Amino acid sequence: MDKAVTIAQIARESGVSIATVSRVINDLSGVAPETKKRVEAVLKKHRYTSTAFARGTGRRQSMTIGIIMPDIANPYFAAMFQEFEAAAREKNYSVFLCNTAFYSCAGKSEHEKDSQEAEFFQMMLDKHADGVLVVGGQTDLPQVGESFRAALQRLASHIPVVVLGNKVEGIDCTFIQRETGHGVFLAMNYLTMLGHGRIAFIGGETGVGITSSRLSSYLDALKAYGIGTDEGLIVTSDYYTPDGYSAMKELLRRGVDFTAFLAVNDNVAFGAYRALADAGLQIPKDISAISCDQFFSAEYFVPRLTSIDQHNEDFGRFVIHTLLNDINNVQKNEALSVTPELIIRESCEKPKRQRKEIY
Amino acid sequence: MDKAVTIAQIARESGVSIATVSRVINDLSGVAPETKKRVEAVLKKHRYTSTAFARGTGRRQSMTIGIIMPDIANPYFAAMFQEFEAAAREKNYSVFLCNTAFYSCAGKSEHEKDSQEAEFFQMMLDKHADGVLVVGGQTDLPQVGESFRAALQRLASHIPVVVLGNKVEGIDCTFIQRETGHGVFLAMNYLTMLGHGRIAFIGGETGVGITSSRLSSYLDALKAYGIGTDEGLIVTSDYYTPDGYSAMKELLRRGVDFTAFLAVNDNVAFGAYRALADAGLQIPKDISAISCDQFFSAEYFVPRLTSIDQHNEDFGRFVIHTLLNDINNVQKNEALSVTPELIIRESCEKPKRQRKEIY
DNA sequence: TTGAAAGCGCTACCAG
DNA sequence: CTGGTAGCGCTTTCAA
Repeated sequence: MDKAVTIAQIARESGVSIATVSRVINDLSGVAPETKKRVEAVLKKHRYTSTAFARGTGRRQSMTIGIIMPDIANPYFAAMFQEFEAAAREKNYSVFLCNTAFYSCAGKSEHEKDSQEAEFFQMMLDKHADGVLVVGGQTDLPQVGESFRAALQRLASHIPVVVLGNKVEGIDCTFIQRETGHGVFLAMNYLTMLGHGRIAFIGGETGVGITSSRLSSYLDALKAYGIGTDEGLIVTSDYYTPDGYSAMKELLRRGVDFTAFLAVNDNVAFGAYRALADAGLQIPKDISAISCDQFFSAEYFVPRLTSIDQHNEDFGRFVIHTLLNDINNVQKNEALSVTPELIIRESCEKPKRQRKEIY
Repeated sequence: MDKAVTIAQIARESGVSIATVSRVINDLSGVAPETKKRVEAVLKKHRYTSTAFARGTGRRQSMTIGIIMPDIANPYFAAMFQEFEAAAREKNYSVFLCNTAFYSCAGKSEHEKDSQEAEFFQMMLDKHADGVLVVGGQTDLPQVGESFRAALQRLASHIPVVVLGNKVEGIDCTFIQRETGHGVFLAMNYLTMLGHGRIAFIGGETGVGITSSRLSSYLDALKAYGIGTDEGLIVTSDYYTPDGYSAMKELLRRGVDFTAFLAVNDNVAFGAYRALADAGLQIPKDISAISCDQFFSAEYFVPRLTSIDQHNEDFGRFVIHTLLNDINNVQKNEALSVTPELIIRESCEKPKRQRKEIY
């Protein structure tokens, strides 16, 4: 293995001091154009790049951020991560990804979960990240564990932290809430316009951020349209295909009357399609379907799935910029406006039995 | 922001020298149990952890590896990455993920693509990764670009590199080939047993590692079963759902006669299902379907998709261990045996017209 | 405009 | 067993 070229070698070879080389590398003023040119030539010749390591020890910046995520194999997070990474790189930051596999914590004790995530926090400190982004996980829960809270506080007292999740009182991080539930209103509006009154809601985890806001929008919409609420129409579970499958199975088992359903996302809708097929029910003839978050190929479903495009294209960049601003102590408040859009495809039609008009 | 605790502070507070503290941190021998206990107490009190940074400058190890991947949003790669990260962490290594977004390079020039990936290589050097894992991308192509080749060589001359892709002659990396195409044989065997003779192959990119091996297995199987080959039955495109859709559309447009098809993976099969539905064709009544690589919920398809489980559960660990062994100069050759398995579900049945028996 | 030198936090070697 | 100290590669004063 060749040893990397050091600044000293460059200095020697170009007949200047280390300090001068450092100046031209960092493009600082105060170097004679003559000298600069000479050094640059040597730099190029050796394809020199400074070591993040040493640069860090000196300057106290690693140009690295850490991202802590529950499940990179979940398309929802994978898509987000891509944006994060791209946005970070644009600003010359690299990204450490930590996959907490939070979803697989079902069997674990409160304490294990806490220390799991806490361990990552420590790692971020250790790796000298300039800042960290915590996505979901515990912070998506209505209540975080005490040791988690402590760990987060500790992390935040060392480096800037942005969390995508519920605000935890008394902790010095920037909290960003993503979902407003506005899109769900669009969907509910559409469904009621078609005449549906018995609308189910499936998927998502009770108490978790996104689910809560979507669920409460669903409930609010029901109220707004003067339609009664029925607990029996709600089956939460989780965000994946098998969860959609089991949720729909459960709904069917309950025997509640419904003519349409909202799935928390495409994965869940996909599972629900399957369960409906098992039961010999047809979409949209028997049941109409809408997904609250399109993130995989809804338009390839059979029938094509009507869904809400949350239009989160710039969300990743927004989040990263927020973190970077925190890191560099700038106050530039960017605004992010996301307007969800209902993409109407083939999975909805008027119910066979119209809802009694009430309003 | 609190400043991190340094080894010096610990030393001062426990009344020993820096060197001694370093010893207990690294659990080296030659410290009086008495002293050790005292230092450990102080360490614990401050929740001290050494800075990867400084540790690296001293010891020349960052305990970090870089992983360069084409597309983390692709479930195939996402699943792989998870394994990589878990396996690495088990060995106390952290992972830098670089998403080259290689798939989006279609419009870019040869040169841009090369320098793109090369840039990541440089970054890995810069970040002082102890080793790097290059997954697919250019190395999956039959021929790598010249500047890419040079960059790879340069990287490999500095740190250990493992590449998951085609062997590039004359470069000092460890190359690992994943796919043997064996699973495709299983699928072809099953299909021919059912009586299919006109079997199409869709998806994948011509010339790319996985596709080539699957395609050649497909061709070999055809030969082995004494069935003629027909170029018209092969439509490559790419690995995603829209690609499966367009490939099947193209197949249908050609008007070639076929009773079954192999899709390079589930995504592609999903798109194909859609295209078939568009054409009013039913699976499996009219056409039988098999996916060569199950990675998303094949069992939730309608009808449930028969597919090959490549059983790559331990592949990630194998790869990481290989890299780590390279890094630490150990020769321990682990063996990896993966036996693909055909999971029969509902998407295949006997063709309406039986193939003429030939053998 | 330039160079010398003092760190940065830690490891590793050499004495005691 | 323990402490002193010389690096590691780079940044950043401070003088010249």
